[in-house]
Amino acid sequence: MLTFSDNKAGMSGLDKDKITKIITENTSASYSNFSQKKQQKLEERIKEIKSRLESATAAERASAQKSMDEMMEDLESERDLTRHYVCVDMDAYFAAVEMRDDPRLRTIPMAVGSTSMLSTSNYLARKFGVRAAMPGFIAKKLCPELELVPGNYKKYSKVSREFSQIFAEYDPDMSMGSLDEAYIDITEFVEERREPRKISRKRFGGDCICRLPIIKPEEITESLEGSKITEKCAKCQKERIIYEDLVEFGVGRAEIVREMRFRVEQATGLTCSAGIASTFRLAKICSDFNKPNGQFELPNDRQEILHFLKDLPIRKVSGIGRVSEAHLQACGISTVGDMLEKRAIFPLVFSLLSQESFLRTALGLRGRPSSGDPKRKSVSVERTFGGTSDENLLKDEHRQICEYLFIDLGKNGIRGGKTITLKLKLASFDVLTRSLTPGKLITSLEDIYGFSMELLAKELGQEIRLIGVRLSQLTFLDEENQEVAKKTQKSVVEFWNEAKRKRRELAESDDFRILTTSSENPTTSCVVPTTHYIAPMTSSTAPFAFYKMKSSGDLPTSSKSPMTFGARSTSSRAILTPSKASPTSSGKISSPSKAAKSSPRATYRPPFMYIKPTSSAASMSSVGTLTSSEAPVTSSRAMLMPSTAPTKCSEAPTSPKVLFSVPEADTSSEDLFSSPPALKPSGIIFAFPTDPSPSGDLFTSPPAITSSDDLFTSPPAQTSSGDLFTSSEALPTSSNTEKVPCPICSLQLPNDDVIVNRHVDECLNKGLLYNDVIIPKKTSTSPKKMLKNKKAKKTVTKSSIEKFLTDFHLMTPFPKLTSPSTALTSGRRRLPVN
DNA sequence: GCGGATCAC
DNA sequence: TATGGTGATCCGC
Ligand SMILES: Nc1ccn([C@H]2C[C@H](O)[C@@H](COP(=O)(O)OP(=O)(O)OP(=O)(O)O)O2)c(=O)n1
Ligand SMILES: [Mg+2]
Ligand SMILES: [Mg+2]
Repeated sequence: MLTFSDNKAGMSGLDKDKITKIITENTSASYSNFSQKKQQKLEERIKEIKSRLESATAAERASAQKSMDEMMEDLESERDLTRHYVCVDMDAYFAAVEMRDDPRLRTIPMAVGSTSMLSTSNYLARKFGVRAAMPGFIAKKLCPELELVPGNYKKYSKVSREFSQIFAEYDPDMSMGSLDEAYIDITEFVEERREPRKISRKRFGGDCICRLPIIKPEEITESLEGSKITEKCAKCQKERIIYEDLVEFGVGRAEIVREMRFRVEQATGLTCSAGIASTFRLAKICSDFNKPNGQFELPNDRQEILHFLKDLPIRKVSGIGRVSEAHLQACGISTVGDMLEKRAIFPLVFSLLSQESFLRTALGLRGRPSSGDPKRKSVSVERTFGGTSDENLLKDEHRQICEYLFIDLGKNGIRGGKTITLKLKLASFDVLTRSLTPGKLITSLEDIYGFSMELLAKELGQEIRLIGVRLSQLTFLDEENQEVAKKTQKSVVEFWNEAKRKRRELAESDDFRILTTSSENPTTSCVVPTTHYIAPMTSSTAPFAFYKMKSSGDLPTSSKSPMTFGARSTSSRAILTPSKASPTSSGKISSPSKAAKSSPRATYRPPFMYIKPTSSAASMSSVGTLTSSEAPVTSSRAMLMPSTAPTKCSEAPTSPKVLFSVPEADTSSEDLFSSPPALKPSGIIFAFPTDPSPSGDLFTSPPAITSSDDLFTSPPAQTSSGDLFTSSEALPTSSNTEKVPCPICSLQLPNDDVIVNRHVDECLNKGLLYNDVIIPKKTSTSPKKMLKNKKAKKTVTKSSIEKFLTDFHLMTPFPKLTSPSTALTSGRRRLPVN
């Protein structure tokens, strides 16, 4: 079983059997099944290995022996005993930080984590068998007094930065293997250090026990007593005595490492352990040898090294885990010494790389030279939740994960990745990954969500307990754009979530309701004050959508609210519209196109704006598009933007607002996501007539409702109210006409592609529409698609459209926030090669 | 390129 | 009640 292995420091002679028993007794059926399944596979593999060993012919064995001996000779020739490598590893790191900051925890068994999962435990708790990666509730059974402390990763990162700076003084190329582990090449420093060095030491006494290290009574000498300083602790209000003296550190690598460790403790109050050897790999092993708060030096001598390795259990070697250990055990190998002795077995059983890797460990040599780039290769976000097969719950989780990933991209200066991978963990704990490499860089939240949703959609129906999304084959941002992205990507996502929250709040209020298109597919919905209604966009209603804007000061960008995103003038200049459409009392309107001719151009402001992709990161951030900064025009994608709609709907609109929907787009191109779907204006929000009717404002009175094109109706749940409005009354059911409105002048046209397209072209030529705004130039066919979108080619974009609708028309309920569980967030580099 | 596995921390 | 998250690498297709 996977339950208990005793690789780590801190074991007493405690009953291993008893621990194992308690663990198995408390393990759930599903997890137990999973463990057994895995164990079974392992045993099968072991059988295979054993049978392979038996079946090997003499010739095979001889060949294997020869091959390994040759390899050994090659490797031996590269042995370098001239360098001094150090691995420093903090003791019970997360736990130690918590114990430092809360003295109460110093004397009791404790662990960092939750009842679900532990990050680590202190040494007192380890005596009970409580350790990292163990569920907290099982740990509690092993040790009922165990105190659980939630993790604080920012704090651990901060402390980590503090002590890593010390190491950097000894080796500017030092690297951190994790928050608590440093790899330091002190060769040069050792050579340069010719004289001993004295360093000040502070230790603490008195009633205050906040500061570490605390001096022991027997350590207080007369001279220390003479120079002590007392002060009042700001935290516990008790008296603190500071004893200060000097400590001398000599020359040589062991002394230098003692000095580093000393300085770490002085700076942080935390202890660490270190290993010193001729390679990083050996130093790493050595760092565990005198843990906690100790160090071990392995001389740079071949014989000493081989002797050290002879009886070393293979599991102590970094890189040999539970499974490799079992495989090697199947070959009769338990110690590194065995590895060397039985090396002739390797070619019979293991891959070439494994053979070399094993031989290198057996000889105490450095790891294989690393292959180039130290850059990050992937970025991912994953989260475990209560296992479910509920589509909506899963989609919510998925969307949040994508948002986090998008934010992380920005934070880490990453533009995007070529490959996206979806990871699922089923309720059975089985893990699946599904990946996709479209022809283009995945950069925007929409693409992250859209592509991973495609992968997810195929797996729905299973009971899932974890979703993860990863981008790999990364492309990084320029220096300057990193700064922009760092700040903006997060706030953009937050904006959208705030907008969704607000929308939901409004929708729950009695003063608002959700109206949804009934004839469009997919549907579009909008929160509307109950004092207003939505009329379909038809030739008779369209003119109401267009009202004159006095100046650019009216643009939403002028809003003081930081949560209001608006269109900037140049990128969002909306389409030209007639400014003087005026309904008659009967609801009849003068012709829009005539009005346009007789009046200066005006703009209208729809509740959702369609923003043209821009090339500059700065301008993008100012309009808040949901795309990664530095995206060039060619790969960026236009976005639906809210203007004031989500946040300002609380004020009854004084002018009609246009409701847009997104038609299915032509997907013939493989570049599905670079051409934005055209927007189709499909409705207008009007106020019900008030009493008395305002005379000045044309737009507060509704037009006659004559059209029967797209219908907006309240969802069933909301129609029962005693409103004067019921959607069925106001907007009678559709009877399909054979006409379609021109999207520009709203003239009713025969439903015929040729006629419609010609008319639209004419309209465009009249300059009624700035086609660089609502229709990006690259997609010059868009206006036609706005009318004719029935023959959409297929699926992929359809799902992306649905996603647009849920995300941007804000139909999804605001999801519950689930706090990420205990984890170490910083990535770990490969152990340095030397 | 993909999917499963292993490993570290 | 309850078994993590992030990143890397390797193997065998
Ligand atoms: N499965 C794991 C292992 C470790 N960690 C975190 C918590 C540890 O405190 C930190 C460092 O890991 P170590 O392996 O160095 O373990 P500790 O420092 O806790 O103990 P030790 O004294 O054995 O080094 O990483 C984790 O989150 N999950
Ligand atoms: Mg440690
Ligand atoms: Mg460590």
